[in-house]
Amino acid sequence: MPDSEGHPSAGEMTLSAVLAALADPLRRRVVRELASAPDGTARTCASFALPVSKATVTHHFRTLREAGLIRQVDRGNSRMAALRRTDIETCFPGLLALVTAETPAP
Amino acid sequence: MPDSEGHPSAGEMTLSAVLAALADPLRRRVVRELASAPDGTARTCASFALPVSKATVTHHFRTLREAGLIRQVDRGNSRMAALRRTDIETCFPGLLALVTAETPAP
DNA sequence: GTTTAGGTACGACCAAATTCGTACCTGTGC
DNA sequence: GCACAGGTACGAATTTGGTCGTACCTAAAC
Repeated sequence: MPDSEGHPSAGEMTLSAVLAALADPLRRRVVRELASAPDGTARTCASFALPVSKATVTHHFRTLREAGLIRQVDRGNSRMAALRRTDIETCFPGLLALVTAETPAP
Repeated sequence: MPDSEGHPSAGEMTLSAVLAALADPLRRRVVRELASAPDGTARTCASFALPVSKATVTHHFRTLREAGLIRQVDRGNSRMAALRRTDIETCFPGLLALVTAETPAP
């Protein structure tokens, strides 16, 4: 069962949820940017400047969080999102490399 | 541009289409069974005994074909489906291993 | 206290995906 | 010829997913 903030444990991640989350280009872009940054990097949702409304940004980050790809922690008035790199690599080795290798263009 | 039967070339495969195709458990089951079989194995759609109607089976195989994951060739009165193993490994190395490693249970 | 910025919650909308039934086509086998 | 099995095409119903506007909350800054 996910914790009070909606984070599944590493063992609760499912390939279905992870692949569905990564099927969206915007969410893949978030994961790619986090994966390309130094490990442990935490950024606010707004810092990604996604070309959608605030409500839609929240939706995408919830999808990523509930799939187990990111961890969101309260930090004052904002919430920092960090990639769950080791959890992902443990459950689905090689997956992050596929996302990182994608040409971000379109 | 895909060929007359809807197969994209290796260079035309997109991560979006491939991940969306693999997000469905039934389609992942097809890919997993093909990936676990000897290379070059070709099977009919019906041989997978998916728990859905014939029309739905056709839909799922079209999704897999248009994503570039399988190749379907006419063989008399049926169509044999084969995994495009080398194309997939070239474009998205490690992806098949993730699907194969999944526990098929749920 | 007031304002402001970052996020969330809710309801709504529209497009796409999933499913099915039915009709149809094409070879194989009798 | 005829029946049959494997697939496809089409249309329809339902669900899901991405998007938005608005209202609201919290903490920092003033």
